[in-house]
Amino acid sequence: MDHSSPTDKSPHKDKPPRQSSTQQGTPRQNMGISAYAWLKQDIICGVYQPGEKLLMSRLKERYALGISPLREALSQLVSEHLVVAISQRGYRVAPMSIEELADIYDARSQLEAMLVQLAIERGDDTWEAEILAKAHTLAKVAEVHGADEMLDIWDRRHQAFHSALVAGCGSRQLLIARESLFDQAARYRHLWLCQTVFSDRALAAKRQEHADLVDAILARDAKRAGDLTRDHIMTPVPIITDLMHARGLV
Amino acid sequence: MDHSSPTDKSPHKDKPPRQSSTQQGTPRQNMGISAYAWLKQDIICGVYQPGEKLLMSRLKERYALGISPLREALSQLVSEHLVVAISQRGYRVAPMSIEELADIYDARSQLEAMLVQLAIERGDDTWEAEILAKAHTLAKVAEVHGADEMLDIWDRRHQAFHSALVAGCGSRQLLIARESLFDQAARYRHLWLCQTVFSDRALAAKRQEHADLVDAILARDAKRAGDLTRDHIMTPVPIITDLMHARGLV
DNA sequence: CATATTAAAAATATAGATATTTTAATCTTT
DNA sequence: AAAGATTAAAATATCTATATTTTTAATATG
Repeated sequence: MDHSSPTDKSPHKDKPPRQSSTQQGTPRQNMGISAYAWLKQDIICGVYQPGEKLLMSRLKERYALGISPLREALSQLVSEHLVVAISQRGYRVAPMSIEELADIYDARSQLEAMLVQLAIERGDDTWEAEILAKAHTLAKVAEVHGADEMLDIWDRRHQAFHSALVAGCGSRQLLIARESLFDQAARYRHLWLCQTVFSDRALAAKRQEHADLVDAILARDAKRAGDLTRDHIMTPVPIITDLMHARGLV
Repeated sequence: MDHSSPTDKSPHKDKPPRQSSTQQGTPRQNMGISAYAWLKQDIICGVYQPGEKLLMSRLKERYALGISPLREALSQLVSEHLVVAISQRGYRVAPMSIEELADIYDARSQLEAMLVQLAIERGDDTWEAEILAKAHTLAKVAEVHGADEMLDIWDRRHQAFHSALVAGCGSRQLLIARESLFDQAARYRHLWLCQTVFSDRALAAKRQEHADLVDAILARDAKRAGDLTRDHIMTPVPIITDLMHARGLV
């Protein structure tokens, strides 16, 4: 990935990363929203450790901003549970734990399974077509790319594939809830991604799961699609658990 | 209710309303969080109209605060979709629409049904006992109270009852998602509450639905409990739709 | 030597000031 | 008189400064 290492806390100069679709109708170019995007990205990628104190002086220096837009950004991240605010003691990166990992992934698996089942019930032809399109694109990720690029491309297409599966559910609000859970999972997921994308075995297993899932969905087999979705989403949990122990994140 | 009328924009002097459990581990007494709670309450109760511009000068006066804590509060409300921010044009109350109403209630009904089914699968004896307790308390709301008090008590017990139903689901994250959807529904729900609580017919109908729901749940009939939950949550939608047309909120 | 106490330093929360942008009002020009 | 340009007023976004609170360090006390 193209991000600074944890020790490099020099200020950003590029544009902020594209914000998730959760923050829909807010295409403002102020510093507040940039700070939000930068901070979120940095927290997700582990530039800051879980529980780490977010010193205003440091943030000011790193992002070359005043206190006001930073506090606004942090307030939003508090709402998203990526940051916690303590009375007169400033902000900290939200802690991570095995318990939270299990909770978030359980919630994701249940919600996503429901969305898939709703989509089976409500989805139209365009929805089906998009699934096939994204499945194809994902299957065709060749390993001719560099390491970072490979990870990036696979992840993007993988997300696009899963988004296509649930797109037919017809509920804007449930998709937003899904995004929100995904954002909270991002830090845990980041650990898993690196482990998985470079393992041919793991990648092949995923490929098979995706194929089965597409089968069940196109056959409109709600029961089976739900079960497969839950299993598919829960598979990373033991892997991430091990990684967290190994890296002393718990 | 004990809130100011839409035209009364005098500053608050009391303590801010208790924040929802979504904002769990943040019991700080700063002005930022007070502003958040006050603003949220005022938006939900209709002190500000949907789409209304939130002038900084007005907010400063009304809440007797500086710009900084107000912007922090507004940033959080943007995350919760109760307020929208527009580039260099400040903040507005999020608009309301029939489409959003339908979307939010559909999402709530699906999510809540899933939570009830999960609770049936995972809930223990304490969960069952709490359901009976809250159902009893709700059924015993006597009409000996004043109008506002009656509405307040019934609403509180009604919420407690429904919370008890889903409490057994075992997923902290899904309960948070539920709270979030509930907060978004609050403005619409507020319209419905007044209409319902003072209609004996409506109240009796609700009572029956609740009794059926408890039956199905204690019988661990997941299918039926899910269906009843979806229906129960969707019933206010046509009523609110009519009210919105009547009051020109659309 | 551990535990209070106190003083100094650092950090936060918020108000106030300022530059920039938007909105409105006025004045041209066709 | 309508459309566009110009100017003035208002509002926003952000920085800087300050009061308050917390943290750290140093010193005294049992």
